[in-house]
Amino acid sequence: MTNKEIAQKFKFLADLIDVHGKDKYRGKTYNNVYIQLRKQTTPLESLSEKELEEIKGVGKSSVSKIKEIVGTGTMKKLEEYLAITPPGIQDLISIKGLGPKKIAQLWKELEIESVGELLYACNENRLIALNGFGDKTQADIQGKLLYFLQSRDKFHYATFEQEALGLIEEIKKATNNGLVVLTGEMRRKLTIIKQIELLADQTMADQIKTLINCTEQTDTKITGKTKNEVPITVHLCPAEAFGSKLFKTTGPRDFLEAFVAAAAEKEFKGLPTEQAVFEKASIHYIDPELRDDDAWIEQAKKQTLPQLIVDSDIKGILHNHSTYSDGLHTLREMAEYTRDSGYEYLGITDHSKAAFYANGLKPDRVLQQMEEIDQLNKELAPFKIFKGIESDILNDGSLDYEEDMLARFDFIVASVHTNLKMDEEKATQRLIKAIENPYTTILGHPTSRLLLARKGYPLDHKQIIDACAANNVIIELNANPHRLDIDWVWIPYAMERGVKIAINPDAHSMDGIHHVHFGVCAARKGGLTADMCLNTLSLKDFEAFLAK
DNA sequence: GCCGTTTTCGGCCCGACTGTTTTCAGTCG
Repeated sequence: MTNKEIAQKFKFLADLIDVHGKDKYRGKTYNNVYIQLRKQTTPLESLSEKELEEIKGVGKSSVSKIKEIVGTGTMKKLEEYLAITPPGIQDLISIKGLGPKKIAQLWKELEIESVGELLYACNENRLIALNGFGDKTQADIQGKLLYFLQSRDKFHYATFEQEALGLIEEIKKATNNGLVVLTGEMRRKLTIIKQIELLADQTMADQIKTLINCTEQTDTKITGKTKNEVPITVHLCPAEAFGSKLFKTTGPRDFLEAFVAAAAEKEFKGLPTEQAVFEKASIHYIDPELRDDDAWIEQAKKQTLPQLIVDSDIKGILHNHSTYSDGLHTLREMAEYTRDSGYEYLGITDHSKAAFYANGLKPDRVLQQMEEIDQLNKELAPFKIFKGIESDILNDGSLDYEEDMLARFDFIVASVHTNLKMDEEKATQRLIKAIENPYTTILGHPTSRLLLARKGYPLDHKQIIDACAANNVIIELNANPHRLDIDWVWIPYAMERGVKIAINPDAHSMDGIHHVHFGVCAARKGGLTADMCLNTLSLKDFEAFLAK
């Protein structure tokens, strides 16, 4: 083991001790040992105990730890600390610019225990409220976290969408509008992806290579990274076989196998369009988003596939935050921006009073906000702001606020934010109680998962959906690309039970409303139709729905 | 935990930099 590697163990131990806020001078000592060991030029492995102890700052205890590391590869003290530190906190320690003091503060004050949670907290402007943090620090940390996640090989779909579409434009420009499209996981709009995949006419290979950093090239593909270091594969094929190749590279493998098994003919090589592939198989065209579930193949054969929802079906934006709680923009800014983005209405749902960490609204602030909404509605008509609240589901399943307050809202999104470590039975009962509350309009992000960061609540989804059906409660598909919760796999069951889905951005800023697009992507994977989505209703119909 | 002695505990490397503050705290190397 090299001196540097041995030294690193002491550094890690020092950081862990500091993060736990234990004996700060012990942490200092180990940090000093780290500094001194790095300076040593002779291999530590070859030094005797006596020689080691002669190093300034290295005492008896550290000598025995060095010997322990050389012998076993680690040391007991370090393992002890690792055992009491969540893996996510250990990840944070490895991120440059984030030191033990800040990590300790985030852990203690915001209960952040992973990179994903911290990233989400940045998105919701939670950090700037902490002592010693400001918006520059928050933005800096956010950038570093994204980099960390990128280096980890898995990404949210949203991370690369712009990059992929931009690159396609560049390639088209460089090739006089040549043949190039999205394929693979991104074309299927998977919520988590590993890379950008494109399919292009093979005669364009040379031009494409000038636009990306190519690490490997064969006759059928170019792999490498985009200029922004995003992993990419560009599949290549002759233009006349584009359809067959697109079908194949879109995948996934399971679907392709099931497709061949169900097809009238089994050979699909050399076809120019995907439509030709489906025609030859005598199977109705299946949208790429649906191909992660081969159950749709049967429906395609019977020609009973759903007409999938599209972005332009969305008429209003529900579940949004303003500066009243933890949003970045004022009520007016949110409303005008939503109106100018082409929507008919905005549902404002700031946090309820129990969400103290998010500046949840005390009753007097609720009333103040309602007054402002009335004013704005006069001014902005026919655009309309609806008075909502994201009411915390408390530990026992009841909603935040007294009944007379709950009765004043136009609609209520009920969400769990705290105490996520329950078993499935308890968690399900807690949510069902909230669903049965007559004031609940929408069940917000049911599992509270954070993709790539937090698993979320274990739920009996069928029971939850059944309860929503029985109580006329809408289920949210939280469109934040980190959540996409309820998971799209449950949409077919919800539709079967007649439970509508609300595609909500959970926006904490004006820009945030555009997240609704990622919700639509996920909803399409579940086969959602426009008529089973709540916020495809026109303003008039939405008002009628609330009145009912 | 280590050092350095006013030999038995008290005090702990440091300059640059950044971002918060308004004279300082955290991080890096």
